[in-house]
Amino acid sequence: LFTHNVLIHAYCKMGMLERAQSLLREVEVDVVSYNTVIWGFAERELGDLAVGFLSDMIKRGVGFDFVTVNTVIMGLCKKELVQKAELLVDMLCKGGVTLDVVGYNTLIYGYCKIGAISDGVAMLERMKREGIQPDLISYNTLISCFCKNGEMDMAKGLIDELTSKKMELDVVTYTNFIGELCRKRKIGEAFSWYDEMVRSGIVPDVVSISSLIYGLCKHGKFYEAYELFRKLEDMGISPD
RNA sequence: CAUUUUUGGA
Repeated sequence: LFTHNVLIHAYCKMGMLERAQSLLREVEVDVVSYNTVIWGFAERELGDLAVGFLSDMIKRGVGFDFVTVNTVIMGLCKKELVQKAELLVDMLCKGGVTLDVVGYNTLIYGYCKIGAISDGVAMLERMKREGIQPDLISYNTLISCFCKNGEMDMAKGLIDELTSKKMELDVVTYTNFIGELCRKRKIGEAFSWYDEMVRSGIVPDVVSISSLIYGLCKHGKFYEAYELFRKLEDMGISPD
């Protein structure tokens, strides 16, 4: 079983979904086998075709779990079908199935992806109501969306909310701001966010530094960009 | 470092 799942996973990673599916039919499987194939569909932007696996699983006596539901939701969200995902969730809800924090985060991502931030924020409120505590990813997802929209004040508002909840920001939180400021060629501000990040003890990674390099290049500061690139190695980060 | 889900750059 374990071996077959490894194989299914490999097929899915290579996009050989029909192979993965035939294995699924032919061998003994469990919930992980199905989750893996559903994930494979989601990765290839075929998430809408994966919804049916839920009923297949039930027919076959394989119970689905949070990961299954979350992965199906992700597949739909990637295709900008978050509304469809919500309908599915509502249906499951009537059957007594609830979402976990990842599921809610995925829906938030789905709304952000179609540019419906207010629905994303509403989802954040809804999860609180349902007793699921939002985590840093919930907030980072919304912050990313606000930043890309140029609504930095809204994004900062969420930072305040995080702070008031005594939740720690991470490198992703900061990189959302750094990245957006770099896109807008506001290099100075980008570096001040970077400095604040380092001051609070967060170690920069390849994405945060690459954002800054991008920003410097966009600003025509090629020499400084190159200098920063050299510093990557000193910081023990390998360029990707 | 042997299997599955959510957030940041290009």
